[in-house]
Amino acid sequence: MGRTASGDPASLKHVAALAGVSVKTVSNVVNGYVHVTDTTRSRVQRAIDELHYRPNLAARQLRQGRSDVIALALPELDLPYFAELARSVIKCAEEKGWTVLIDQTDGLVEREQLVLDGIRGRLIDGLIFSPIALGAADLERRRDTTPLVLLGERVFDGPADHVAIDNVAAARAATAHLVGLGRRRIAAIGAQPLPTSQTAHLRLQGYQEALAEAGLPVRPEYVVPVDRYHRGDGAAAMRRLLDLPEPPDAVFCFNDLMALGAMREAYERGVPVPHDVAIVGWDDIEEGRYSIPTLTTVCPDKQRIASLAVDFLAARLGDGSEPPHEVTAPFTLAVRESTVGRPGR
Amino acid sequence: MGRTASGDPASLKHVAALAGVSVKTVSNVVNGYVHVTDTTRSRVQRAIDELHYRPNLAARQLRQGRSDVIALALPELDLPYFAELARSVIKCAEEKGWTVLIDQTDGLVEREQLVLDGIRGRLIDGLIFSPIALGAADLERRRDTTPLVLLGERVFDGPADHVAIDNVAAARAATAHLVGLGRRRIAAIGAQPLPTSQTAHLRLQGYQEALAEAGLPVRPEYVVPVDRYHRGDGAAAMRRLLDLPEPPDAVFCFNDLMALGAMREAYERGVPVPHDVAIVGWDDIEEGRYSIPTLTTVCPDKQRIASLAVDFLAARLGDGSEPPHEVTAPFTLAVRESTVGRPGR
DNA sequence: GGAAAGTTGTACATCGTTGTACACAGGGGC
DNA sequence: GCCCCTGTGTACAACGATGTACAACTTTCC
Repeated sequence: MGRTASGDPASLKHVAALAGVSVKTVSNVVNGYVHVTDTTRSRVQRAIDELHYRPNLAARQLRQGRSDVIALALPELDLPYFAELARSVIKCAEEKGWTVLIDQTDGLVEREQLVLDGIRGRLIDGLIFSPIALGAADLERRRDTTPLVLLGERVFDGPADHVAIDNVAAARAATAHLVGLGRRRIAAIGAQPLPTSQTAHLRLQGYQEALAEAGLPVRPEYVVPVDRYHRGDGAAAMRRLLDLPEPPDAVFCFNDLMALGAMREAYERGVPVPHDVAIVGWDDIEEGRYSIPTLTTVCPDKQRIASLAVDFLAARLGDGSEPPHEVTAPFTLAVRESTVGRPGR
Repeated sequence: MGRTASGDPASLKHVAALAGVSVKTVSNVVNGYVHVTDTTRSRVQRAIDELHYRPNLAARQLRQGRSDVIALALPELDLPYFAELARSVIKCAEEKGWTVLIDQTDGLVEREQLVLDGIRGRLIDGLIFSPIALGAADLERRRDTTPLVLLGERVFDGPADHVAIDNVAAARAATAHLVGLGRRRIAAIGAQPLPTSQTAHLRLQGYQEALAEAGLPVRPEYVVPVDRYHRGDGAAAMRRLLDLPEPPDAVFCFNDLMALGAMREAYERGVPVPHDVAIVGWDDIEEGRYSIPTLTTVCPDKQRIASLAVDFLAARLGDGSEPPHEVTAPFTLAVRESTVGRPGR
């Protein structure tokens, strides 16, 4: 930062004094206002360069009511899905001239509530929020009026714009894929007892629907609940499944990390994947393309989700009066080695 | 956000009017100033609650010259090492009451230069920066005076605080581990031709030193350069190594992602790890603890790095006059299956 | 020649908050 | 009764940028 003789960073005032013009004229130059003679403009520009002037964004924000900063609230940055999503959001936001501030909630109710209550004051212009613990009711109670876009779960009739994928359909597709391979004892890892956990609930529903369609029973011991969606949880769940008197011949994991944990557990038990047990994940994180074996997975279109979210926010900043949008981003199923083995072998 | 009848968010002025006191008194209540009678305080508090007043952080920042926001500039958020590091930094910053804003540079010179030049104006109080492309010379040229802490590489005599690990020693330890296992044809993946790439340079140096200590030759065809440090780069490099007339019996990869890519490539070639080729990585990302086989790796103490960086920044905010610190965070070597196989099997 | 229109720059108020200076009350000590 | 203290609250200026109003000057056109 440039500094004046006194040692403080330069402000418009200092530049104006040095250039011998008014503060407003410097402001006009900085903002590219057209009615400034070239001689004045270059004189001001020289002063700006000399002092290394940078506008004070806080002052500008105070005056204009905008900060061009948005917040992205996520459970955990080191869950690859969210890291990849964050990357896309930052990229999209940048194209709009926005900076992204990250809020890590750890999926805790109280922290998510803080985010929703506008913990950031008017520091941010908008919020993209991927809730884990909060449900529709909490959102209804929200009083903060910062524009909000929700990601991930499907909160029906929510009070905010919403980008999600069709969890039920995708879960059904994943399970149907296993059925199509001839698997009959299909387990699911990732159920969550909390009623607020929409995601788990919907994926479970899709799983059950696919089983029903295939005329297969839903065996309660094949539905394994977990606390979180980490590798360790997947491994622990897999352990329980393999300990059953009649272990499953396929497992549908509600995210890739758990699937990778489950694969590792199978490996340690000497249970070959996919021969004895096929495994499907969800998220299409890059890790699953290099794992051994590579991971069959539900692929949400992360870039599309990010760009939709950012675009919604942009629209909301322009005009807050529209009714909330509810959009479903596309998904595909990437079939890889963990269900079909290595082709040509 | 609370709103007044006019529809705007409430400010101190609105609260003051409603409570029948001066603006400053409301400010005093908000900031917990002690000399306020209980009756006044509760009257103000009622007004605050009624209007759902939230302080305007931009105004506060303008007045106080602090924003309690710091920036963390990283190459890519979806490189797990950086995601895990970011998580730790956010956690440490939070304990100090700071919010973290993420800047993604993609390792591009121009973007790193922008970060260094203070692209954020005075929006941030400090910057934690992990440069890839910039070297010591660029840092010397810096004119922005926002407190800065550097991460990752070792820029000798830099003008800023610096947290690094001893790259040479760690690389030597990793290579020596392979030597100790009886490997004699040890390759390295991750060299980078650019002179600015300190990290690659130092790790290569450690590798060479360890080979020299063991009386082994440094074979140029065993040192594979890469563009980036992603899985795909590791896989491509491994392909080249396995195509050699005399392929290596061990590979030291300069990060875990490349090691995982290399393992995948070995698997596709039918080359068993670690029997025919042992693999070592660097970063200790969680993925390597669940991969098949699990990955032997250099473990930088990420939490310590994060807390050191944040503490340095805190000290720098308090007093900018101290000379720059240069600290080396500890590392360990986690020996796992990719070099020693599965114990008890 | 003079009025109208356009150009270029200035002065001032303002955004919401907080630091400084001070006013005013009540209480205690002489 | 006087002074001084402490406690409580107020008025005002300031942080740095920008929108508004307008002054000074030029150009254009009848």
